[in-house]
Amino acid sequence: MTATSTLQPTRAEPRLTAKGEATRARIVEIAAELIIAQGVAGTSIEDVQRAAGVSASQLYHYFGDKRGLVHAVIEFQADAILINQRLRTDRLDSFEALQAWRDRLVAAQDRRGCLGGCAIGSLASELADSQPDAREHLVNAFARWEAPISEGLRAMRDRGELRADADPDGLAVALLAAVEGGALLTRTRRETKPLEIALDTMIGHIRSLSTAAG
Amino acid sequence: MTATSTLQPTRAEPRLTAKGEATRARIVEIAAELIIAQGVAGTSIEDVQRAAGVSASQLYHYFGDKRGLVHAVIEFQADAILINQRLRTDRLDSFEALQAWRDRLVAAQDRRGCLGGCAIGSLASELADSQPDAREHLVNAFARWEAPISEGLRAMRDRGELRADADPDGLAVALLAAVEGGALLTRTRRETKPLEIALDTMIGHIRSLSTAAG
DNA sequence: TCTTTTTTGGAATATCAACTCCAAAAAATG
DNA sequence: CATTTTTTGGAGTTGATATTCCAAAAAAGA
Repeated sequence: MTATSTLQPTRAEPRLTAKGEATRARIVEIAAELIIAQGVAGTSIEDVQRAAGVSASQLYHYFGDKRGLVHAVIEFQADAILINQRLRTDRLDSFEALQAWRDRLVAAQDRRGCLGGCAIGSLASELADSQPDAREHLVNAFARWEAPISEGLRAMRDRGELRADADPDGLAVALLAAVEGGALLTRTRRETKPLEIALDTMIGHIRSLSTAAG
Repeated sequence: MTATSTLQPTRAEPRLTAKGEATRARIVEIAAELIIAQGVAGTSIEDVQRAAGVSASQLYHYFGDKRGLVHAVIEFQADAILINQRLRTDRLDSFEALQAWRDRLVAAQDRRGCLGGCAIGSLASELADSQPDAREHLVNAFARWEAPISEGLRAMRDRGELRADADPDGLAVALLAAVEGGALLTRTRRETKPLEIALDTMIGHIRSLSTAAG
């Protein structure tokens, strides 16, 4: 249960059997793939039907409407980010950890051929202005992403590895912005360099706040 | 003539009279407004028709098809950015100039109620993967934006205000990423804070490369 | 086993949006 | 002034797409 504040399940769904749960999960996963490749507007319900091998009534049964499906995809991608970046298992509380995290981000873009950008960022760009409820989910997704970054930096500061005047929350926001902006430039230019530069510059900045020999 | 490399006018347009030029310009301007508010997919040709007070045949006469209109909007926004940020008139070659530039960026978001994000960034997010020719225009737009930033920083370095090992090109990319990522977070959260933090952090980093007392 | 609920199929609808086409007005050109 | 080119109007076509609806199969529950 990750719900906070005003976020609620789209509607009181009837309870699902194991089979229903599996179908629903498969639809979300496949919809997420299509949407990261083509955007929300570029992905029709029929596209999802075909790719997932389900009928229209199944989609509307499990998600109510397209917006409901998109909300499920946002949650799915928010979880996927935390998992892929190991933010649920590893702590981001050393320069080695930051470097490993940076390498994973770059490698992920490279694997995708620099396509798609950041899943949450792309959804935010497409939906934030026009879909208020999607925006809430996205704000929440960014917050859940930012928290472990901020916590790791705070741990470093509290341990005395970063100067006392270093601001973990601010640095976390700036790091997130570097990821998003870097991913966008990388997506546009189809090369990982911009993301690498954005991340290396920000991490370099954090290094410059180190208390160790510099 | 800003065209470089493989960029060409969408088609050999028949020459326009002054009246035609004016109509075309008005359509582009209004389409740009609609598209920044609703995205490309969310803006129909009919929306543009109504808002600009023109007929369908005029749109297709001046732009060929929707893609042609979008290309014109990309160019328009690329120019608008350089003009609004004064990058054609002022040089970004001092900390005061950087600070003024940062303030203008934040004020612009504030004026828009944090809606729309960065015009070029939003277009890039929507089009970069699926429209190869739009992507070329967008790469070009980013490059034209990056150049004066990079030049300003280089001037500072060459003047000895930045350390000799400061990398103007890299810092320009990182700054651009901060703008894009910060604007995206600001757009999602509907407050200017994230953009402010992203920019202040990056500019702070550049300040830390200053040769002046610090 | 009987009943209720959940899951699935697939056709039908209705709206919307990009684009085409035929002409006519207006302007430029010679 | 005659003619060619540009500009504008607006209806019509075509295709796509979100959504609904009526049932039937399958599973769960009692």
